[in-house]
Parts: sequence; C-alpha cells; structure tokens
Amino acid sequence: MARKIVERGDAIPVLAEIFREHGFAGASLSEITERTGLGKGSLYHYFPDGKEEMAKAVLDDVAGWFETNVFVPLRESEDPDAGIDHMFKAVIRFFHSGRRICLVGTFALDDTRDRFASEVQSYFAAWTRVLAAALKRSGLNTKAARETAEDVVAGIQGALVLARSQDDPGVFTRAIKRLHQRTKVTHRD
Amino acid sequence: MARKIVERGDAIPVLAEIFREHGFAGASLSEITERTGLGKGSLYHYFPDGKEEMAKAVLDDVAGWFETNVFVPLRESEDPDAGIDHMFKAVIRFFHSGRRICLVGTFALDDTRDRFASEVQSYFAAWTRVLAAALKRSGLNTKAARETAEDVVAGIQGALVLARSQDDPGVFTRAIKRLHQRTKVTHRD
DNA sequence: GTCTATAAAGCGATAGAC
DNA sequence: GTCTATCGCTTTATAGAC
Repeated sequence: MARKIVERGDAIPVLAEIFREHGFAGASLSEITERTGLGKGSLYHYFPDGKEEMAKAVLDDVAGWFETNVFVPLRESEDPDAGIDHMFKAVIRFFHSGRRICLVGTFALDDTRDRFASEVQSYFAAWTRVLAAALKRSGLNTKAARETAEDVVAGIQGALVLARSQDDPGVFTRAIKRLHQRTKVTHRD
Repeated sequence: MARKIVERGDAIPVLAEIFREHGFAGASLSEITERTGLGKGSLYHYFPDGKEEMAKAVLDDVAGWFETNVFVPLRESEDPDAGIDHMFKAVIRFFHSGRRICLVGTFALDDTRDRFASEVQSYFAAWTRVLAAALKRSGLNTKAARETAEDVVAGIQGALVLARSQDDPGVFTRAIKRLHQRTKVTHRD
C-alpha cells in the first residue's frame, strides 16, 4: 500500500494528505512518522525546522503543480478557451472530483494563514490573475474578466466546502460544470 | 473590553470566535479560560464534555442565528426577492463584511467534519434548501432554483476563503454584490 | 541517514476544597 | 459555581549512538 520513501521528495505527497485531513494544527508528528515510514531522526534531517518546514514544502509542491498543470496551459494555449477547458480538467483531477479538499483553502481560513501568508496569498492571486488574462483573451473586457475569474476561483473553493459538508462529491462536479459553462458565455450586460 | 461572563450563554460568542481563529484542533483550553475569564472548573461545569460540547453549543448557536435571521425571512417574506435581499444583508453582517470566516465552513474542510457531521451537513443543506424555495417562488424552475442556490451558498463560502487569503474584505463584499445580482436575473437558457 | 531515548512543555480533563 | 492542584498523556523537538 504505502509507497516507499527513499528521498525527501517522496514524503511530500504523504505530508500533503495528512495536512489536508487534519489541518496544520491537527497534524501530529506521530502520524507523520507512521504514514511516511520515516523516524523522527530522518524527518528532522530532511526538514530541520519541523512541521513548519514540511508544510512549506507541501505548499511549494502545490504551487509547482498548479504552475505546470494550470497556469502554463492557461497562458500558452493559442486558443484561450482550450486553456480554460484544460484548467477545469486539471482541477477535477487535482481535487479528486470533489473528494479531496484544497490545502491552501484550509490554511487560509484559520490562523494558519498568518504563518504562511505569502504562500497562501500568491496561490490565489496567481490563479485569479492568470485565469482573468485568459478570459480577457477570449473576449471579455478587463473588468468582466477579473470578476469572472474571482467568481470561478471562489466558486471552486466554495464547491469543495459544500461537497465535503454534504459528503457528496457530486455537488462539486456539478458546480464545476456550471462554472465552466459560465466562462463560455459572452457577457450580456 | 471583555464583556462579563455571568452565565453559560455569555461564553458562546467568545468560544465561537476562538474556534474561528484556530479551528477545533487549534483551540486550546488555556486560551479559552483566558478569553472567557472562566476557570477550568466553571468551564467543565457548563460544558461537562469539554471542548466537544463547547463546539456543539457554538454550532447550535450559529444554526439558531441563521434560522432567525436568514431562513425565517427567506420563507416568510411575501415578496421572495425581499427575503433574498434580507439574506444578503444578514450574511454581510454575520461575516463582518468578509473579515470573519464561516465556522461551519472551516469545520467542514478537515477531519473536524466527522466529529460534527450532522451539524455541518444540516447547516448547508438547510441554507441551500430554503434559498432554493425562495428562488422558485421568485420565478425560477425547480432545477434552476436548486442550482442557483448551490452556486450562491458555495459562492459565499469561496468568497470568504478568497477574501481571507488576500487579507482583503473587499473581495468578499464585491463577490456578494455579484451573487446578489445573479439571483435577480431571470434565467435565460 | 536513521534510529532510540528523552527532554520540556502543553494538552484536555478530573478531583476536591471552598 | 468557581477555584487550584494535579493527573496522565501527547506534543514538538533534540541528543547521541550507530
């Protein structure tokens, strides 16, 4: 079951899942040693600053994933709509169709945000900015593009909350479909 | 500064704020005794089951607030749009214009949800259901009403996440305005 | 690099005096 | 009802052998 941890990087996905499940405060080193299979010695060898450094590494990893799988396609697709299609597909995959929550979103809500303020801030700022640029290229004016981008990014976060509250991933996938649809409709006002 | 705690009910708002700031796992009894001004003796006298009972009391209080200030107006306004207007005003007030996060939303995201599954579930289910009924009365068909209600409730949650991530309440208030607008526009498809 | 042992502090919760 | 003292446990983190 548990994949072998042979280097620092192998631990990151496991750490990410633990932080998602328990939040930063609720994630304990004892569970981390258990699920990574690394003793405290190894853990502090790889992450000298302990839990905080582990969370930073996870946030870095998430940022990298979004850069590669969401932002680059959004920026570089010749057809902006294709980039947006790609984003929604990546988002569904990343959040396991609504069964997995957004780590950065959880961190944003409680006082964990203050610990990782710049990481949390730039994750959502980058996402909104890059999506707005794609929407603008697809024909929206500057204001409509920014507003729609905020609505979509917030809508995704809210859909994750709602889906988990109902223990029903369908809430997420249906919300995503509607958000996707809204990016295709030309502004009418 | 700190209001005097003379009975159990007086402690609830303080507890609510502490859980909002730190989440369930991050809220410590030492901070709770400090900020409520109640010693552990009094605390366990009022809440024999400790932290879990405190959180339950807070969730109860939140549910009651929404029942009175959101659900009743949504159900009983002769003009459904007036009820919806009332809801958005109440929401802005409750979440301090985006400076305060949703306790139930935070609880929904990590494993705290499992502890308070039914409270978390019914909070969002009730909100969505009552709002959908109002939207239907205002002219939307059943499906559109349910979808719009989900989009609005999720949109509010997401806007809280986004606003806090950017440390900018304006993100919340602007998103609320757009969500409110969407409930007024007749369905066009 | 990885382990075990351990430190020092904080945790939630309880007991019992008043 | 409120307090202090304390229990037993877990926490993060460190030290030092291998």
